[in-house]
Amino acid sequence: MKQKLIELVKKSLDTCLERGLLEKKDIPPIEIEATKEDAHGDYATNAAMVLASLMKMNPRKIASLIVENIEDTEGRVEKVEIAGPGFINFFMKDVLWVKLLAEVNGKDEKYGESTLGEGRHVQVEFVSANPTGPLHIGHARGAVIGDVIANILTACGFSVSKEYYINDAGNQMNNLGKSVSLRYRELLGESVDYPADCYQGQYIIDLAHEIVEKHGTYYKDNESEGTVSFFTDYAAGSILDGIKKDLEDFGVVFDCFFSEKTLYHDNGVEKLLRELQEKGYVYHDGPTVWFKTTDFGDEKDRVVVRENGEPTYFAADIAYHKNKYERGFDKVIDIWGADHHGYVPRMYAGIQAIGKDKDALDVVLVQLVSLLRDGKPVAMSTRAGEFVTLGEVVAEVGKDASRYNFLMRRSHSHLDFDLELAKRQSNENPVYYVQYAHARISSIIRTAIERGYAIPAYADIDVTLLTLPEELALIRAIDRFPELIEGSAISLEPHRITFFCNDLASLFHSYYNKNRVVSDDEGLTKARLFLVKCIGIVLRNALRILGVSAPERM
RNA sequence: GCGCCCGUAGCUCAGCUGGAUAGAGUGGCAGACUUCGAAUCUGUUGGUCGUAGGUUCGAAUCCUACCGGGCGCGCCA
Repeated sequence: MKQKLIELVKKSLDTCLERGLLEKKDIPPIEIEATKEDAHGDYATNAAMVLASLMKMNPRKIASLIVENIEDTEGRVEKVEIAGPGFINFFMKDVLWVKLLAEVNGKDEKYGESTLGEGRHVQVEFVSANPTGPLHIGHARGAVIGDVIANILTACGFSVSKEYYINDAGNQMNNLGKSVSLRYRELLGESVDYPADCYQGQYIIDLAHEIVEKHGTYYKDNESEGTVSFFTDYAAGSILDGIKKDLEDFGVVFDCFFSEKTLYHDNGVEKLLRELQEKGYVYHDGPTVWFKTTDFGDEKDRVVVRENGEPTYFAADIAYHKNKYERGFDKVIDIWGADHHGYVPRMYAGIQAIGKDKDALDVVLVQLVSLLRDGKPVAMSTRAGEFVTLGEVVAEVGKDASRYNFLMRRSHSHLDFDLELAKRQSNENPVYYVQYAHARISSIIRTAIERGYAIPAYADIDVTLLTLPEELALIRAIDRFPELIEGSAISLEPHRITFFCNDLASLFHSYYNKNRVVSDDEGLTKARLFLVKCIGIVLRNALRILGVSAPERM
């Protein structure tokens, strides 16, 4: 609908230019937006006002020129008005709106998809927590946001790969192995002075138990250089399995788990360092190697090889990103906790040094979550072993409700997650409001079938029967869905979809309370059934993108 | 000290990349089930958009300076 109007206005402008009514200049792209108020018609454009300063003419004068030269050959527009400082308001013929439903119904589960991405390859990397402990609530938000961004991009025609980067090569891993081995010895009766900097959680002891059960005292009796690495590998593998399971229960499934270790095995880090050297982006200070990230706008240079000769995490991360691009991704999106924001400029420096454009990377920062229980903050520290795991949250609050909750705010705003509140108020949770709308639609359709109505096809309905303002408002909302998804994709903002769902559900509930869908009036019933079915399609598609179920009954 | 994010109704938050009279939810108050599901709906209450300037036809949105809150500033990851 919007596109057609843009064409009309564009054509009118061309006509004005040809006839010399307007001076030839670079015309900026025409923008048309859906209006907020009925009095302003269905759509409005500010084109005249934008051109006014360019042409040095009165905006209302330009507006009237545009209006006079519109050739609405297909008869779509009911009325055009010039309003306020120079807005052009378009009133579309009502029937046109109803006709849009044919498209919704025809595309069904594909309604809302677009070709914006043109098949470009995008990778979304998220969660990427060290396998040193179970995922907690803080990871959950990043997990949902990453997952939904991937879904949105997929719906927009991008070829998307979801990836989890396993940081399994650092000191933390050695520490993990050490922690488990000490607990193991403790369980076998040895008196152990357990250090404060080791992992404190109960899960470490559980892992030690497992090892005792499987291997007895073997690793105590046969201690060697490989012993700690056995504990490390065992623990990391087991914890990672747990992470995968928690994510799966949360509806988050990755296409790829990428191990940091493989970067070293393939000499990726070494190759990267050589590349930076060859390109002249590094300098040496004794054994330390510095990368001149200031060349790319960072506030200070960063170390890539430490004094002890080992590459830093940063060096590995650049190598990792290089690897991503070598795998053929046109664009890479990193979802990070907001506490890593200081890291953003150096990552941009990194990808530019390996010859990538800044556009090839987007970093989405997700604010950390404060977990509350009864309004009181729950102290969370992986190291101290005090945390509520993602698995516990999902078990307690439910997948749909917790996902939806994380998606209700912009990712860069703070979020309080109160467990007791989430449980106690579960009936008032917005997710149920939306799901209820969907269940209600299913119920209406069931009722209609019971009373002998068939699910109508577009050809069966009389489009002139849907004339109520509420019905047109619903159709308008439905019509905006594809633009909404595209907007979410461009801005990488999943929360827009939850707001859309709430708005659409609200329009529907209100309509439902005021009007009867299934009645004795056969024509009207068919028309309304068709409308309601289309609303259901859109709700279902929106919820699917959010990874939230659309129940037929509740 | 420097950098990033946030500041909008009593509370929690939107505001579609600069548009017309700033919106939801929640809370308070008053109503609606003999009829497709009341996990719903209707009405009402509620604002110096942190403050002060600037940019222009037009600013919650962009620029500058302050105020207040969070985070970061390691050869940790």
